[in-house]
Amino acid sequence: MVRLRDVAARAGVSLSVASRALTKDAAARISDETRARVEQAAAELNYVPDHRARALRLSRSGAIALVVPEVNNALFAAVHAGVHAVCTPRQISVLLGQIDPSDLGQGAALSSLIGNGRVDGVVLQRSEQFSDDDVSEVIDVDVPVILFNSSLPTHIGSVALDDRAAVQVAVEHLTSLGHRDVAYIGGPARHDAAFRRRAAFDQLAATGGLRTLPEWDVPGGWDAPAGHAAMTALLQASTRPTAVLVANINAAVGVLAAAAAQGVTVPRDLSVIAVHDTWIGAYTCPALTTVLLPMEEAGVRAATMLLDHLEGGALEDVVVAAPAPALVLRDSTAPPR
Amino acid sequence: MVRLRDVAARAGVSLSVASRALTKDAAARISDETRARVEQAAAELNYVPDHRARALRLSRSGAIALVVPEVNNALFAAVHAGVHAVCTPRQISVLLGQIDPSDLGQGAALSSLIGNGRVDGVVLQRSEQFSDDDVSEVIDVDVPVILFNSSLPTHIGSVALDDRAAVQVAVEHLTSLGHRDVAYIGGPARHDAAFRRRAAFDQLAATGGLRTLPEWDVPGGWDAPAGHAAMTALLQASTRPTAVLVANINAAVGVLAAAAAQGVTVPRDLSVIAVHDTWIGAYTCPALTTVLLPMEEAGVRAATMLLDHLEGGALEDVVVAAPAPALVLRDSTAPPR
DNA sequence: TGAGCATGCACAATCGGTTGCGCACCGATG
DNA sequence: CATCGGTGCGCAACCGATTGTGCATGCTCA
Repeated sequence: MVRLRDVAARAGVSLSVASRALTKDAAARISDETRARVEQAAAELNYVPDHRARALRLSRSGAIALVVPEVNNALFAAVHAGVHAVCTPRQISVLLGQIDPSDLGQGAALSSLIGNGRVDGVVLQRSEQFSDDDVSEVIDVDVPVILFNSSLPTHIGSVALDDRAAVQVAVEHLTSLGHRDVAYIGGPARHDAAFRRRAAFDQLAATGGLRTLPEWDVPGGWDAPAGHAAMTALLQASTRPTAVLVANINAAVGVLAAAAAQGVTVPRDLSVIAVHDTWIGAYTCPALTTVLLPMEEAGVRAATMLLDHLEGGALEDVVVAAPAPALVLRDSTAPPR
Repeated sequence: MVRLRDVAARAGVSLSVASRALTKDAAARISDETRARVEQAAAELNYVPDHRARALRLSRSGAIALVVPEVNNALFAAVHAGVHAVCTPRQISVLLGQIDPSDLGQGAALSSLIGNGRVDGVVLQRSEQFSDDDVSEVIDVDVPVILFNSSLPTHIGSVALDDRAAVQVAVEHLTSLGHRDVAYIGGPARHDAAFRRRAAFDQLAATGGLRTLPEWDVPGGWDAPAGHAAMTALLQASTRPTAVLVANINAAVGVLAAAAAQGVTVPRDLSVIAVHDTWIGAYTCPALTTVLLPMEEAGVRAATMLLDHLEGGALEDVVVAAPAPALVLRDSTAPPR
């Protein structure tokens, strides 16, 4: 490994001059000629500063952690893409973290993963399985944490999606098709994005004159098995809705499977629309009508805020409203019979 | 932040004794009483060693990189799970990397991401878009690289799946159902796992007396759009096969969609079986019959080999044969009409 | 009683960069 | 001619941990 010392020797200068020249320290008084000589020496030797040494000296590791409940999720990919896009040009690495619920309780769940200066900050997507207290425990580290699509009392620094707008797009699509009997299959009870969507639906249903029966109120979830179970339960209702709004596309995949299993033809017998859009939406049968949320942009916002904060910027709670949630019209919705 | 110095002071010993006591250096001559005192002090102060300093001193960063072509893939999740399972108990962090083809050529694609001692090693899943030369360029770093499910001439250190066995399971399932006219939709031409599967199919088809028409030989790929395109092309054939073996489940999702779009009913008109199994297989319509490969175990093997190698172990090229590829019987295969 | 040895601990170098400060040299000014 | 300010650069102290080596002390044995 070629060290700064080698560069300095080749350029015929001291370590300090070499360092200042290479870090482009404008305040340093170094002649242009010397600067050039150092840079050339560095180039010739193909010098790359040692991250470890720099990290130690600067108390900066040059990496952030992206912690998500499950990697196995197309939505995660979009968030990661956004974070990645911000970090790469800034020469920041992204550490991937996953917190298993089983890790909780023994204190320092995140801490063992990212503690001790391994990363400079964290973007944390809250798992549905974690309570407020769990999250509080997890984020008890000495680096800034941005909560992604999840909030926490007293915590500042979060990026959320415009859940209400997303639900509104879906509801308006259904009502414009003529639906009045709309069931809602939400996310996990504890998750606050799920809560926001639920609240938005309830309110929009009320003001929009939708009919929502108590028996349509079935427990939901974010994944396909949860959607399957919810739909199976929903189809037991004595009166069936003409449309179902599913809070998550992965759950909607399960919803479609359950409908097919029960002999319900979508969209003839039932319209299905889901929040979030991933590649799978185009390949279900029928292809899913969805609401596309700006996940990648949200990832960009989260990473940007975090990195800027490390440079002295302020933390805030933002809602990513642009681009606005957009209807992706496919084949799972139609006017009621 | 509490430093080793603080622990030493509290325990009333020097830095060196504190260090040796906490690292449980058996060779060091330290009285049991002193050891206990140091450990208690560390516990009271809630001391955690600084990763940066330790990394500098030991020339070890305590992290490895997991580089994959695309995070947006359920298969990746399984690999990650395996790697994660190995690394977590060893207190190793996993850095997530993604190499865009656009990064190539400017030298140091990986190097900027993981170079300079940021990680101690790399598990690299080769992208289909990279040539041998591209990969060679990418892995030109000064840390060990384990190639995952991809090989490279002259490179030692890889973990591959038993592609032949997987294809064999699929072929035997189809033949046992009575199929003779079987088309194969493979992966990208350059990818060597794709090559192995293709070769296995060709050989098994020949020995098994399968009929394979040249017009069934359509370009494939790993993802749903590729599968969709391949199936659409295949259905143009003057003679149609009675079954299709798809080299990847994601592609098979596209295959099913294309079949449905063309009015082909699976499995009545056509059986479809895919290599790899993910959650989506249970939710397509019809649910996909697949061959489950030990992806997580492969991730475990890769990470284990890498970490052991850092301790002096040897690198080798292994094929993960156990658990053996297993048929996951669902609804997309049936006897030919 | 003194040599010899094991024990228990501390000193100081080291990893590779960054940075506050001081030193030497220059031309300019009074 | 002495002083002053600016310029260009190097010395050395860090960051926090690990580790080779050396120095006491206390014991045993001749």
